[in-house]
Amino acid sequence: MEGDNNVVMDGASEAPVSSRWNPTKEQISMLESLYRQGIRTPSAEQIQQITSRLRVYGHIEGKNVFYWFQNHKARQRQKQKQESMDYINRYFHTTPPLFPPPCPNVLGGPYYLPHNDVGFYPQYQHSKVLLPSGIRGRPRTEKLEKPRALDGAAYNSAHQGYGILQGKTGKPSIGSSAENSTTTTPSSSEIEEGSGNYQPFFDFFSGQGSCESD
Amino acid sequence: MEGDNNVVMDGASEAPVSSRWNPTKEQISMLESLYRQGIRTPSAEQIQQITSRLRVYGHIEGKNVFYWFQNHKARQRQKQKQESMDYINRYFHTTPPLFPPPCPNVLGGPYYLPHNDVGFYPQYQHSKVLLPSGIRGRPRTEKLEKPRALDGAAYNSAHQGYGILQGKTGKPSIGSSAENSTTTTPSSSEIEEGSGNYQPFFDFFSGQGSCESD
DNA sequence: GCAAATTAATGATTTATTCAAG
DNA sequence: CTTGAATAAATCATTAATTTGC
Repeated sequence: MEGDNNVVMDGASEAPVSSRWNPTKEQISMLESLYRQGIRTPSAEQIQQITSRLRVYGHIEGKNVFYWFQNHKARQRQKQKQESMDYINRYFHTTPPLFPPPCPNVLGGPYYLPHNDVGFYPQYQHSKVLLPSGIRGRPRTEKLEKPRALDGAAYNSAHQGYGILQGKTGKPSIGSSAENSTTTTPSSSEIEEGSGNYQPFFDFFSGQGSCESD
Repeated sequence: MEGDNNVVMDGASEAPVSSRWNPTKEQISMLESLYRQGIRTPSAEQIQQITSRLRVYGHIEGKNVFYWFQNHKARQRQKQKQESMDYINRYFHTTPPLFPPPCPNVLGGPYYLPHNDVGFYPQYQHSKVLLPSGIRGRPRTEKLEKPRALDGAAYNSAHQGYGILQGKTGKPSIGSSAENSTTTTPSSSEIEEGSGNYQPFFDFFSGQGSCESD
């Protein structure tokens, strides 16, 4: 806690004299704009200028700008990494003898949340998995056009390479459609439970109750 | 129990079988359950499994599941955002007569964002900021460039050695040759004249904003 | 009670970003 | 600088709720 926080609670209300910078909407907009302009690590000069400009909208210091860019960049990267991993899972674990580790492990199981009942704060798993730089060896799928009657353009394009979607004809003969058979959790009968309400724990994929089922 | 009629009334009638999926209560319940479990962007395999499971309750395709998660996630986020803003407005509805924006911007929302650094990820304001022709302060090649010295160490050393970030006490004498001069071809494609929603338009590095009081 | 008109939800499309690679 | 992949945001469009009048 830097005691040197002269927070100018602009306005008048009893703003909680926060010890840390509270960017205003305008400031964020501008910073994001700059980021989009390609700025990643602004030079000292740039930081100064940015700070000066942004100060018009509220208290701000150079370090705030500096940190903002650092954090923003880092987060974008993390996000990207996470997505990459997601991609890998999609691509490889087509044969998951063992799905996700039995415990809150990031490796392989990005679909678990630390806390259930979450409607807010889409936190990220923040996996520490290091993946090669080029996981995204895209199979180079031709970009086909979609006039206006696509069965899910996004979905289609998103999973095109995997042959998941057939959409049309309602005949999802997706390659190895080996799911409806039994897949997992065959022993339980929670699924059919949905006669009305009560949706307990729907574990489609892993027949394990995990290590911390609450 | 509402009679969840499937759209599968096809056969003899020319009934325009619903053009879009109409989920049953069971399906929705299960999807929500899965969402609560943390599933946000199911993999292709998961989609297939889910689809298969849910098909016993009515017609459904993979794309429906895919879309459902996309929409649900997006709308949950919207809700969350809205509530946050609402909360903020409630507590900071004062009108800060300070720092009147030099430019006619129409930012009338709240003045503060929660932005709790952690847990919250940068909500893309999508600020459509308009800028002049390519002012790329720096090409997207940060990997190769490491010009100034604001990086190596944390802000600490940075502001210590250069005093740029100091803000008040800092002395803008860094003069690090900002190689940002790599102003490449002006790609004015994305730049579009915004009407109404006009942002301060700040180009720090060219000279000064059009509406700068500097 | 039913049906047309209006409104609210929400499924489906399109568009705009991001980062990475060539 | 361009292309590719993959969302997420924004938007469009259609269905279900509901309101209203008979």
